[in-house]
Amino acid sequence: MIADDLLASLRAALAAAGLPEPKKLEVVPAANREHGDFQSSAALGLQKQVGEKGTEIAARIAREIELAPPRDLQRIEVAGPGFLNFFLSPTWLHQVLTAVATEDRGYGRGDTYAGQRVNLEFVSVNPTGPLHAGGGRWVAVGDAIANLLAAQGAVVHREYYLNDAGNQLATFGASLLARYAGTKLPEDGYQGAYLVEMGARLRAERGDAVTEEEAREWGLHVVVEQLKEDLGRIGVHFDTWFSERTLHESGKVGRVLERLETAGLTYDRDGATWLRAEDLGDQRDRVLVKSDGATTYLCNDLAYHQDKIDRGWEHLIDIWGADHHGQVKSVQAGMRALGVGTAEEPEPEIILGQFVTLVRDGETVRLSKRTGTIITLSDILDEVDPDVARLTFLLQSIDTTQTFDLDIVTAQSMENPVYYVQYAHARVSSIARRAAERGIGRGPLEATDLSLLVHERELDLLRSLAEYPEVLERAAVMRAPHRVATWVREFASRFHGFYRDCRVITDDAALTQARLWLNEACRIGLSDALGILGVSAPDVMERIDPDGEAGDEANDDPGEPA
RNA sequence: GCGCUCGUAGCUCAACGGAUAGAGCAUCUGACUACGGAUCAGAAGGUUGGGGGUUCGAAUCCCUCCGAGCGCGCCA
Repeated sequence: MIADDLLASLRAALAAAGLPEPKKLEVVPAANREHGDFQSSAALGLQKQVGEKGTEIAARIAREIELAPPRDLQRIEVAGPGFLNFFLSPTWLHQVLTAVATEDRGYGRGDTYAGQRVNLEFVSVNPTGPLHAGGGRWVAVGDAIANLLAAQGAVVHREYYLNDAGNQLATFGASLLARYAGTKLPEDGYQGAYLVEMGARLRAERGDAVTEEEAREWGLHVVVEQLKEDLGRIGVHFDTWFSERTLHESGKVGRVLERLETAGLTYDRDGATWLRAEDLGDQRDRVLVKSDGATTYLCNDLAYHQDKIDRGWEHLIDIWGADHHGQVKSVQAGMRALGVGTAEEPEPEIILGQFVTLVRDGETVRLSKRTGTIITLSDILDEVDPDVARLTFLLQSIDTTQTFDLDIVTAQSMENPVYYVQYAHARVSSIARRAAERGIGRGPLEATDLSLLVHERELDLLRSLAEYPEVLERAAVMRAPHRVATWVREFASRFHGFYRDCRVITDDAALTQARLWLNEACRIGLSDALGILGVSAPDVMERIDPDGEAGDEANDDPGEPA
């Protein structure tokens, strides 16, 4: 791409001017049109080392670049404290259009993780009740991150860790049986209303002689099926639902424990077996086997992560809620003890996401499976289509707590940017339909005079497209799908502006051809970005009625249930 | 008490250490005999929680104070 050419030119100019390279040498898109197309702060980084003012160093570099200008360079300017601003002819943007339209792998694809086998585990809520609304954030974010990694060449496996062993499930079983039998809930039992319904259903299906074990197994099955259905409604599919039980049954847990003991990384104290986690970066040592002989969650989790490695996954990524941040070091220390990962690049990589605060009627809704006040993801999906839910979760960085206002998201869905972006795509499709109806097809790209695209609206669209590959790469590297959401919103905005000011189908045949190709490039950009986010790109949207209420169906493809 | 994360416009949020901190919503002005107005153009709105420091340059990095969320179990 052109930025690489400019960087090469800059590097050559530094050498020619007898200047060293600054620590950070880069050419980036200019933030402001007045600063040209690309900018570099290379001269600023050399001031101390060279002992000259930034403007003087920049002038020396600019002189060398002018002697051997890279392609498409119109002029180079020194501005401010010593920025180098590159002004290019629009030709480079026309080449961007060609790249968008002809890239075989799909425009924007990179090879940052080419061939890397990545296991991405997300959601993984305990199978003791329905998926709550806030959990939708991990569903949407995890799926989008998987898409981003795949777009960089990774082989991505979506995995759900089913905690179908242990105390929580036992409590769940006991609670269900109590509801079934109409007896008092056990201490710390689950109070959720869904268990009352399940108890009644259990009686209807299995009669009145159900044991606690039968209740637990039946309940587990019902809950898991419900989880799969909810995930299907929002369009997320897991490649593997991994059962914790199988770890115990296969002896995996025992083998991992044995390896740690053999390596001398454990010790006994107070009748329990401890991992020397502190030596491996944890805050303190951790228990692996309790004095009653049962393994801890940590021990099981280590066996689980080892199993992923054994199944051939090179890189493990877990997405956890921020409430589990205290366990990050423990798991990573344990895996290092097993010889997986390093201090610099620990395994598994753990992405922490902040919580979602649900707001209804202006008040925070506390989420708790135990107290029974629960708003589930399927409750949300009963009111809005999956696209609205997904994009809402993907709009903001997972580093900050998200406020999910149910009144705004459900009742006033007009405020959700999903319609704005989808409408841009529907307009693109509409233009293509109109042109086809009039018998105006797109001719061969080679025969199209793209140099006719000089309107600022047209160039803005192409500039966005030029940046798209880097947006995808950065979003993938930073595990930050919201960057794609930010990009596509801006891109849609630029398209709406273009639509207003530049008519595509006109009497000017050559210009019509060029703009039809630009329209096609916009279709590719919009649909690809929406695809990464797991949001549909409709060709048609229902018209809004005059009262300003959105139609029930926002698109013709509301996400197919699995 | 210790640790992790966060604090940006009235509200919800953006911003690889870069130039004048940007969007949407809400508020106020304007624009349709249309390739679908769920649109567009414009105005107003900020001491980036306070205070120090690092540097050519800080919302971003460091220190400190204030405030918020979450963790600190032989629970899972």
